[in-house]
Amino acid sequence: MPIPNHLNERSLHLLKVLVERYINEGQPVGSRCLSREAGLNLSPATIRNIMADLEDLGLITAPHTSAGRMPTVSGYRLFIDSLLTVKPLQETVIRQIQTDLYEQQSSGDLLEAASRLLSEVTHMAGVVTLPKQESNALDHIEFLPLTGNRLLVILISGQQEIHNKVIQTPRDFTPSELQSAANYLNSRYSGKNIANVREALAREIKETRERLNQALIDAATLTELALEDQSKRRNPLLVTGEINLMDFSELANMEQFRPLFETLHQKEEMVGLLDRCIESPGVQIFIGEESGHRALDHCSLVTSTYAINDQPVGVLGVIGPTRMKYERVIPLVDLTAKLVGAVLNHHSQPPI
Amino acid sequence: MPIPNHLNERSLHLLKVLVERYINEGQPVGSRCLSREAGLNLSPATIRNIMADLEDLGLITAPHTSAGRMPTVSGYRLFIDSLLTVKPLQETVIRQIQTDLYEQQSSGDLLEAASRLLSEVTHMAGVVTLPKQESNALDHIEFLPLTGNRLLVILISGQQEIHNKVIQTPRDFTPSELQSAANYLNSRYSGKNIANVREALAREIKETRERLNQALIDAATLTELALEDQSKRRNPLLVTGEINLMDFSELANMEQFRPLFETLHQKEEMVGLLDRCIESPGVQIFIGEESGHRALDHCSLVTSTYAINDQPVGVLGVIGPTRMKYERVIPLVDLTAKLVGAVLNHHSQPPI
DNA sequence: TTCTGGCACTCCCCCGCCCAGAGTGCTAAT
DNA sequence: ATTAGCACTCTGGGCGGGGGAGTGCCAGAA
Repeated sequence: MPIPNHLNERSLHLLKVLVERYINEGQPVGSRCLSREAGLNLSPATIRNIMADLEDLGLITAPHTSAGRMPTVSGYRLFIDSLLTVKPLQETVIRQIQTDLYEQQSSGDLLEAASRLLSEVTHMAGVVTLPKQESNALDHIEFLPLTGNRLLVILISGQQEIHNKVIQTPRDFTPSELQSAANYLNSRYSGKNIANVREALAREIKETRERLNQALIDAATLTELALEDQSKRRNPLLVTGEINLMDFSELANMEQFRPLFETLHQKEEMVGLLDRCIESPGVQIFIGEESGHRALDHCSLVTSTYAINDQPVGVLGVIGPTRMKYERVIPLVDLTAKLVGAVLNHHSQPPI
Repeated sequence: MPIPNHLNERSLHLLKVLVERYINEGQPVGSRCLSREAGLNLSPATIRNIMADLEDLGLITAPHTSAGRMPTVSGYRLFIDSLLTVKPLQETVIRQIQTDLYEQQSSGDLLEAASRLLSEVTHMAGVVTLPKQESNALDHIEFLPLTGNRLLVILISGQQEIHNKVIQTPRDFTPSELQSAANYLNSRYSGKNIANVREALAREIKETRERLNQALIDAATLTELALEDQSKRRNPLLVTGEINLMDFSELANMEQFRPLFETLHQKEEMVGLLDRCIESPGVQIFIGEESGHRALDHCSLVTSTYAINDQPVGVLGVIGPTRMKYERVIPLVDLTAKLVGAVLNHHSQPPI
């Protein structure tokens, strides 16, 4: 959003002070107060004129005649895009996050810790989408026969992540068949991501159909069964600290809070929203209605993507009231995303 | 709680009607109303006399002079223990629960489904403690070497449950050593529960120290590492539908709800509470302050234990406002616990 | 003795009222 | 362009009164 050119330096400064003040106090800001705080030596009357202009531009609004003004969504947008002075994080906070994240063993723990940290540091709600399964590198696969044509598949993927799945096989496989299928997969495809493996197997099986390589066929059959619904996850989203949102007066009533809580737990909806962020790197912000979900009307969402090998694989962020301290939240989300990425890349040295 | 003998049939009947009415309407019940509803052809004045007696006995109380009466905890207790007429569950509900539970694949899914069902059917919160790990039968164990003296341990336990754990071993084990250790364990201990296995191994290793059986020693070392903290679980408790509790007027304010929500998510506290139920079989009920947790003062907890091979291993139940429809909740919790047990036992045919 | 009608009383809740406080827009003067 | 002044508006808190619901008690009926 470009700065409207009929807005001079002074108006912008007043807008900035107003937004800051509103974020801190949560009360509509009046002309008197602004005249005192802005440090411009202007009388309340003058401020009133300027505020009327800002209101005409749709940047601020008054809840009723005799109240002060508060920012609209456009006002917040302008503030964030052009006026915000980001506060560097405290050294101690950085340390805390760093050590906490680095001591997590698995990528699951890591993302859980990230969500928890985000919510604890901000006293708002933390959200994290788990990495797309498809983009996970497959490091090792193992088959373990169970009774009745069932097979336990053990997948070890890049980030210390271990997945189990029980599959029903079309016929009985002998242990040695299973062994050679596993060997085949491990030797040829270790390190490739799951989508690639499936693709490559499909291609390969077509090409070599005549030369009937039994190990290959077995491997393909089993892998297809094992990986087929690995893409759709049980729980692709972590939400932490929802209850913190009850501390904010603008959300602290049942009519607001209940739908908000429910939306946060509508995994599909939230994942849909967050997935929109994965395309563009860096911190992204949805203010109030910008998210397009009624229940989030009075909330803002600050997100960033985290990446493995420079490939963004997930999104994490913070949900809180529109009236949040962006200058602190933005660098925090940014840092957390980068650290999560760093730890994931660090882990992704193959474990086997 | 025995029925005080100075309470005649009629007083008890009035208490029953009063509690039922209060549970349905949520409003203190007055003498007029009771005179109409009790079907006793008594005038309000008479009812008032009886109510005064019930109040003296501490069974009912009035929030203020000119309000009707509502049950105290003792009142609820007497009602539940002696007056309640349990409503049989609707056939369709039974079917629904049955099919839903039976189609779950793993015990994790099963318990999650149980918690979800409890909360959905009652519109309150469902709680389930997961079975004690120690009591799980160990069906199969497998070791998979990773890099750097690390080992992936795969435990398959009785209820289709598969656990992974990465352990750091004191020295490098060759694949054949791992294989023989696994074989040893599987052949000797399959089907025993985890506590037993650890115990037996410890004993055995003492007895045979001189005859230096390498496979045994390896197996013991590895098993000890693998099982040692298997007893303390990450997430021994499932809570579902907490948000439903916001629908009840007596809990629907922030000062009540927030601590309640937080207590429900204090895993240790809740597990402590629920574990008190595992000793005695069948449905147990904590009313209001009986639970001993301030945040649960206006809530009741209806629980039952579920068992594997007649051995109770976990607790499930419902948390809702004291003013809940016990006559429906009690049979529901009872049924769910029994079905969960049935499904678990059905599963516990060893999968390997 | 047990029950009932009547009566005075209490307490909550809702409604309307008023008033102080905060903030506004407009206008006239600097 | 800025400001002081003024009339105006709206909110929120405090106050008081009246209706409603329910109580306890008492005297009289069954």
